[in-house]
Parts: sequence; structure tokens; C-alpha cells
Amino acid sequence: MLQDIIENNKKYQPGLSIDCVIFGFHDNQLKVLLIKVKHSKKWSLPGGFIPVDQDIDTAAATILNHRTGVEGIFLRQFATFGKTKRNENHFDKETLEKLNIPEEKGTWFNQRFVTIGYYALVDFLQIVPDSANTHDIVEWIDHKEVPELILDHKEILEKALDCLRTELNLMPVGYTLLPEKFTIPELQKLYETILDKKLDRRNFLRKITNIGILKKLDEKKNNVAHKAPNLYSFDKDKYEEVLKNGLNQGW
Amino acid sequence: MLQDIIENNKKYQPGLSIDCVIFGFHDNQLKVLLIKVKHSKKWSLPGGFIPVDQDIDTAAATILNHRTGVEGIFLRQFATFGKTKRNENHFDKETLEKLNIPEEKGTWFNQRFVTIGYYALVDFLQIVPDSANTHDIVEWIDHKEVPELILDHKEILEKALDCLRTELNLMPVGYTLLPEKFTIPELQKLYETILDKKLDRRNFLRKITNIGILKKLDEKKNNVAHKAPNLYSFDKDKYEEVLKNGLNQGW
DNA sequence: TTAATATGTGTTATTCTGACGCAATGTAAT
DNA sequence: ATTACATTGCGTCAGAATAACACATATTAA
Repeated sequence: MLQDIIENNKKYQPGLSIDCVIFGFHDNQLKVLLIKVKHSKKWSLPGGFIPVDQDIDTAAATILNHRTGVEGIFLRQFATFGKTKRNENHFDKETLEKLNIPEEKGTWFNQRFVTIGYYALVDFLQIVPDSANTHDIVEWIDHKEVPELILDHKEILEKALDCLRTELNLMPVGYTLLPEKFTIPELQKLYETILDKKLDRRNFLRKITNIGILKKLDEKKNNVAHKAPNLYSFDKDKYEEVLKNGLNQGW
Repeated sequence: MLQDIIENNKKYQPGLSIDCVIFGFHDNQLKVLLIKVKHSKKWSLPGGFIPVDQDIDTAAATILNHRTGVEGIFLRQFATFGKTKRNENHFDKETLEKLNIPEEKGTWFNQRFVTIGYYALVDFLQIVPDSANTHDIVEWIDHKEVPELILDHKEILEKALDCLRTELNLMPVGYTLLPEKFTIPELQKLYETILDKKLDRRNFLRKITNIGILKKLDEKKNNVAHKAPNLYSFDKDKYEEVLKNGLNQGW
């Protein structure tokens, strides 16, 4: 990819990039898929550039697919970042040398990049970080333990989480984050983790079932400590309908 | 501006622009500030390009200020648009000739442009469309009577309105759209116009006053038909507080 | 067998919402 | 002047939604 860009500047939209905040849920933790590029000490959000002949939404889906292997996943553009100094000194002389980028080609990287942020909600278990494939280290990291990131990626991540929290009040969330069959307590943990606050079990159950997007299965989760909780799945039709119409009208 | 870009490509971020949806409220109508460029039959959203040494938010504020003369106004980035063909054929050979742009310079305009959408809420009465100043025709147009627009500007406008409607449920709106003193019925009309639906007078009053952002003034509106309504103003401190914390928690 | 933990279901008081009644104020028509 | 009409201000009431909490059940660990 990098090599392609160095050799074929013209194929990519100049000064513009995409960064993806890929959320997963596992072990009651909200995880973020981060990568560490060769020669870099800091982690970063998976991102990429935009072919001039590709819609930006398509480019984002491509990047997501490239990193996770999944397709057709929930992906949402949430904000665009363009502070003048956001990528200043990122590709300095030393870095360019390390990466074997000739200096005259390096100017392409040294312009100010505006980056479009997308966040994705994926099923943790379906994604196996495949470091070998991309020559980068790819890892799921608990969002509470995200280390220092390059550039303004921490700010981008925070903003994504912020948007996700807001969206939680406007639409149902979980379909793409949980496995097909799940329990109400699991769903509640997801909500609690995203919102970073405790919710009342009984009130949560009532509210979430009232939305009408859940199907109670005639099946209990097994191999669990304590009382076996019932399994549920999403009623996809109803789910899509609510996604379209929103949850609370407000006015 | 156009001349500056033609001569100094390098000063501007290539392939990237900003478009502003400027909302105002007057005569019980939600108005949008539109412009018509010389040589164009279609109207368009006021927009501009991004100096490489300017934050995108700053660039948006500059564009807004350039068109309206106002500063420090509510301005929010809401989405970024980047379909491949969105500005295809916009600066075709004929147009370039009309605008006196040499063909080799015209290539700058013919790349795919990604545009960042901002919407602004301004006090209608404070803005006098000044066509003379910009050589373009600038006009307030009722959002229900917006004619055909260039490129995907209609889509951008729709999306802005959509976001505004959603935001209405998350935060108070009106501070920058109404004059300092206003009546509850006026505020209600604003809400009804944005949402495009009727609200119950009495329930609206209860709900809006419960938010705690209004100050009832010891003054009535005069020169009105029928019973004179009371005047209110926003309690700016409380307003800002609610803006920060949001309206409905939901969960 | 008992303690501890987590799930499933129900209750109650309070608040919020939607739908509507009615008196007060001011304009316009007769 | 009197009446009809439109608009505002304030209030009521039933039903829905919400927050806080009680109790029974299932399962494991001591």
C-alpha cells in the first residue's frame, strides 16, 4: 500500500485520508482494533488513503475489510479532522529514510492531511487480528487501556466513542457487536461498557424488550456459573425498522 | 477568491472544499442562505476552499463570515461528502472558457472534490445578503422552496436539516436563530418549522420551560394582532450548561 | 447443607406525556 | 357598543414511562 502510494501519488486523493475506529466487545470490555506500523513506537488507528476513483464510503469499507476481513459491517462516518498541524513532523526526514521513501516523494506525505473518521461495530469473535498479512502488528485493545497514539488519533477515538454514546440513545446498538445468540445480561454489559455507568437490571430488561427488536429463544446459555440466562437474538426486520425510524422522538 | 485559487493553487488544500448550510428564521419560515455564481443558472450553497495553513473549522468560520459578516456564530460540522462523480463535469470546457480559466489551470478544479459540510444557525435580521460585495447573488430562500442546486448541494442541505432535527432532541436550539427577545409562540414556530410538524401549544410551553433555559421578561410584545404574548430571553449560562450536558440522557 | 452469586419476574411511587377545557386579551365585523 | 373570532396563558387528567426496590429461582463453591 505505502509502496503503491509512493509510486502512484496520482491514484490517490492528495491530503486526504480515512481513519477507522473499529469497536468490538469481549470479556465485558469495549475493545478497539489498533495497529502498530513497522518503525513506529506508537500505536495508531487503522487507516488508509482514498483512491481518486472511489467513493469515500467505499474507501472506508475497503480499509475496514483489509484490516478485518469482514464485509457489510456497520460503518458510520462520524467526523472529519483537519487541524493544520495534525500531521506535522509525522514523516520527517528520519522517518522517510527508515521507510526508504525518497525525499522528493516524501513531500506528498508532508502536506497537511485532513482525515475522515469512520467507526465500525464488529463481532469480536469474527475478527482474528492477522499481523502476518499486513506486516503491521494488529491487536484488540481495551478502550480503557489504549496507550499513546500517533498524531491526533486519541482525539479521533474519543470523538468516535462520544458519537457512539449519543447514537445509543437514538438507535439500537448490538446487532453487529454481539454474536447471533446472546443474553440480556450480556447486552446490558455492552451498554454499561459503552456508557461507562451501571444500569438497573430490571429496568434495562423492560426498556430493551419494549423496543421490540429482541426475539426470546427457547434456549438457555450453558456452561455458565450460576443460573443459566436465556438466549436472545435480534429480530432483524424490526431492528432495521427501528434503526431507520429512531428510538425517541423527543418532540 | 476564484482568481486567487487559479493563480495560487498551492495555497489551498487540493480536492477539498467546504460548503455551508446557513439557516435563518423569519416569517415563520426556515430560510437558507443561497448564492448564485455569475454564469451559473443554478443556485448553490455558499462554500469555499481551505487554505493549507488554516484549520478546517477556521476555514468554515471564515467562509461564513465572508458571506454573512457575522462572527462567533453557532457553526457545526455535520458530514463530509465524497462520491466520486459528485463534481464531474462541473467545470467543463465551456464553463472554464466563460470564467476565463486557462485549461491547464482548470485541471485543478476537475479533480474529484470532497466537501466538508457545516451548518450555521444565524439571526436572520442580522444578516443582510450583500450581493454587491461578492459579485454573486446572495439570497435567503425558504427551505421549502429551494430550487435545483448545483452538484449534490441539495443532498447536503437535506442532510444538514436532518442533523438539525436530531440535534433538536439532544440540545436546545434557538439562541442563535432568534433575536434576543422573543415569544414562546415564536420559539414554538421555530421548532415546528424545523421538525415540519405541529406541536401542542400547552405541552410545548411546559416542556420548554422545564428545561430551565428561559427567562420570562416583564414585558409584552406590542404591535401584534390579538392578545399580546409575553417576551422571553435565553438564560445564557443555563443554556450553555444544557448545551454541554445534553437534554435527554435516554439511558 | 449453606452461603454466595446471578437471573427472572413483579410492585409501587413518581414523573413525563398527550389530549383537551376554559378564561383572558386583543382585533375585526356588524 | 356588541358580537364573533383568533391567540395567549394557565390548568386538568388519564395513561405511559421511569426509578427504586422486593422476592423467588437456579447454580456453584465452601
